Amino acid sequence: MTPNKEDFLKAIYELGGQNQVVTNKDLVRTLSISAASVTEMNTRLLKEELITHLPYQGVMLTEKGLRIANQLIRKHRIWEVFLSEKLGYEWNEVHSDADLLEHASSDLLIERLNIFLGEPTFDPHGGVIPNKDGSTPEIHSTPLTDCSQGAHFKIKEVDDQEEFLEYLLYKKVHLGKEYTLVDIEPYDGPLTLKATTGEETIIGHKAAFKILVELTE
Amino acid sequence: MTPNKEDFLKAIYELGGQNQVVTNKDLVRTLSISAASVTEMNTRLLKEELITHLPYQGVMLTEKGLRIANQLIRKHRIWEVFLSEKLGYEWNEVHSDADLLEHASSDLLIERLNIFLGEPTFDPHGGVIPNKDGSTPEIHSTPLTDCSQGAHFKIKEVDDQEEFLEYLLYKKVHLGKEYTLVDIEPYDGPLTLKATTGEETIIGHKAAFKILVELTE
DNA sequence: AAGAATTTTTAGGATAGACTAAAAAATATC
DNA sequence: GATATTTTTTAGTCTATCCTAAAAATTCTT
Repeated sequence: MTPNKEDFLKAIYELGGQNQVVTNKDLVRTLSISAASVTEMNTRLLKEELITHLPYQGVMLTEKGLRIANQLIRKHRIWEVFLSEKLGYEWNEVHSDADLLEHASSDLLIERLNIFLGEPTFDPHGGVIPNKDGSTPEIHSTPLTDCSQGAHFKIKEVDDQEEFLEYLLYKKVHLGKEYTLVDIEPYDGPLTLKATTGEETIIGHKAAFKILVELTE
Repeated sequence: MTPNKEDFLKAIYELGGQNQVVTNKDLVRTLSISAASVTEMNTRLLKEELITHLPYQGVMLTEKGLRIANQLIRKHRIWEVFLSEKLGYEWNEVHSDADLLEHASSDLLIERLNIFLGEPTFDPHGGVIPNKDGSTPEIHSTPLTDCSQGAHFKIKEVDDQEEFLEYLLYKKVHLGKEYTLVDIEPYDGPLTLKATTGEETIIGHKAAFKILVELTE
């Protein structure tokens, strides 16, 4: 298992390859490599039975492939916790260093680091940390766009892309913060949130979709 | 700069390439690669002006090459401190994980980690941590084999090969411990040490050469 | 100092990973 | 349903890194 193959499996997972077929095109965009390279890598991973392939439709993870993807995500997120909690990284800074470290971490190291960090359940943007065996704990949060007007909710998880996290930092949206959904416009229109502290925030539909919440009382 | 090139420079440094010419043969043995691969890598590093090359004699580090080697050693040793102090690794366990991590560490990460660790000066086996700019602080310890009978000394640094560290663990030799050199036999014979606690330890000449000490009072 | 042994270099390949360009297949449009 | 567009695959290259085998250079032995 090379870093490249690991990243490829992770990308398939992040594009939903656990439940649905992921197209070459999506992988081209996500990994910024040529379509030919995607086909080539598919061939390799297919031979190792890490993915299944429906020609001209796309790929899905096998159980084996899913396990490896989840173990990599486990490493990534444990490092994110370390960078954030121990080294003082902002949540929008952790991603790139964690991406490097995840490929250079023995299982022993990760288990010791995990204990050092107090066996955290979530990473700095609320992503759940997969178990050691590659399984994932069940999570019960919903996209903010699924809430209806008047709902009370708490921020549980946000998409971990650097620019998006920067945007949230600017909007003062952070994990655990509670809001009321004052207004939600139809046709994928903007949402108006009111924090318990009183201040109101307006965000677009696309951004709201990247925010997972849990309804409160 | 790829991990391979970094490792190659580090190997040259560790074989003394700062002060003397290092032969291909030594590099073959140290890196466990073929002689042909050594020649090839020499050519690449030569082109980048990281080493100088005397045909059929060997290579030495240029100032640029030395800087890179030292920065890599800095990363390695800072990680060793982390593994040892924060994750509870024994001093013979730190090496291989640090070897992986050193190539996956951004400069920012190392500087933050360094501060988190309280800016340590030495790694777990007493090796001095090079400065950020690739220079090395002066150190004043001598091989145990250079001491004369009756000398009082303190253990300052030991070679960081896994089996050797295991051996020292078994012999109960650790950093900072103080001894008297009770006896040293000629013709590279064994040395007899007496700890301040009273127990006596006998070690061979080769092992003693890998132990650096500082004379006390 | 000549022959033997060792070390280094050269030559020729292999593999992983990436690319571009062109062909083939699938999908969308009129 | 024929044509146009898009996506995927194939074919041919490239680079970094490794290898083995053989040639060249150096060092050791007697």
